[in-house]
Amino acid sequence: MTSRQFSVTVDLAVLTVADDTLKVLVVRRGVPPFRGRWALPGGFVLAREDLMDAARRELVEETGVPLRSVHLEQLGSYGSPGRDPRGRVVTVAHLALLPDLPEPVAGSDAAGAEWRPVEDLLSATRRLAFDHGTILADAVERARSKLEYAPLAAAFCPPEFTIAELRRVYEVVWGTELDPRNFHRKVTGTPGFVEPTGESTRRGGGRPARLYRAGDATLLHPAMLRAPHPVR
Amino acid sequence: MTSRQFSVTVDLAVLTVADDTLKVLVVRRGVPPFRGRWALPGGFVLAREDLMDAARRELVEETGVPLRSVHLEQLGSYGSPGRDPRGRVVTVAHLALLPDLPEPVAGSDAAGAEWRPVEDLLSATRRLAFDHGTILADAVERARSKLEYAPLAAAFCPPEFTIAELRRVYEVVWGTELDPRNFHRKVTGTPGFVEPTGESTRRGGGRPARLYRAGDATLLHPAMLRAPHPVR
DNA sequence: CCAAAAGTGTTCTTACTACACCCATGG
DNA sequence: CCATGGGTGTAGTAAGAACACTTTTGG
Repeated sequence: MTSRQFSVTVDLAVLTVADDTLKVLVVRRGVPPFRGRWALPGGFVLAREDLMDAARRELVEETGVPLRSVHLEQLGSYGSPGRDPRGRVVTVAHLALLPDLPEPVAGSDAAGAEWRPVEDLLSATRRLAFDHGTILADAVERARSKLEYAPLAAAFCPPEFTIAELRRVYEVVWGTELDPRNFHRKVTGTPGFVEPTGESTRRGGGRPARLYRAGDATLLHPAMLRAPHPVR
Repeated sequence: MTSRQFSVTVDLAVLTVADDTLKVLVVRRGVPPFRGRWALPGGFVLAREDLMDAARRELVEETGVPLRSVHLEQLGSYGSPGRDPRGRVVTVAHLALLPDLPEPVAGSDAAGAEWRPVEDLLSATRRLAFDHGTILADAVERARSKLEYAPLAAAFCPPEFTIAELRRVYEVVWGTELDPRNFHRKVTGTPGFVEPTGESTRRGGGRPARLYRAGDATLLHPAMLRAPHPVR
């Protein structure tokens, strides 16, 4: 039987919300194929390495971010025979969600790494290398739908955050506007979503906002609603 | 760079509902490792074959079922270094949902293929080969949660089915009892879930039931509720 | 004072639960 | 007639949508 004929890589769709925009970490390819094109960061899985460990290693190499502040999950595998002209490569794509980092990709291995708006990269004109456009689209769709039923939005926020900051995450990722008052009630009323720290902040203009930490829930019940039913 | 060091396989968690039980297709291993143990059907991805094509090929080889009556989706990849004692094998697991087939695995390649209750195989005592217990558990969890928001239950039914047959699928997969009257209203009232054929049948005892086909929706809105809120 | 953002209260409406009730068949 | 399951009606309740209103800061 045919064995050991594949290369296996992990690719990362690393998303963050910065400047009220959903952004993804991309690297400029310095060598063919797709030289000069943007690509998702990634690399080969090592001989004795688990897939998730490989993804974690790549993530630290590319961003220098502490793993405890990151959400990382497997997205899916892409192994179309023609996806890499150099040979048969199956990639296990992962989705990572990060807070907006003050340090711009500190300790980064890849000199050319940049945060770019997802919107720009998903338009048909500015194509990503390989099938990374498909992977990115799948990653964004996964993030969008998972915000509905998992307390994932906090992964885009610093350790302590306000309800308004959390709401901005939803608005940016979903591309919708949400009623601040109903959102506030919904989030604070869903058990395990957020825990108040007792502190306040006045990062914004008006009345100081209370600060919250992520709660211990893994599933939101009831779920957040992305498409409000039209009320006739 | 280390390249071409991996074998890549597809494994299939093929689920069906038969005798009011959730069952999975398993094959008895005839050779070491795990000789004599049950395993999920699967095989190597061919040199020029897409992952989904490989899964489809294996599915037809194992079940002989026409692809148009099957739901097939990628579940996830499993590549722990020690998962196969013979070497480094990454498997891309897939989830398949089938109606209860009258012909018991006709045209099957694997002589030892059998439908076994999922419940039996997930208990700690009767272990599956490799990490197939984990894969099966993930597959069942995926099927359970996806029944909530996708019109997937129809994949377990013949092309035309009654609402009661559809309800049995939910009850068996979720392990719960559902109110037949509310279920009926919910299903027929969710746009795109089912389309009436105009025909009736009297497969059961009492009043003849109308027959339905699967609708064209891909997402159920509102979703089916797995855990009815406790009404205080 | 006003502006701005945080947070609460209230009303309307959707949609789920529970269960009474009727319908259409076989025996 | 009765038994069995199919299907409808309806009351009560949980929770979202819309939006008026109050609170707490800065200027």
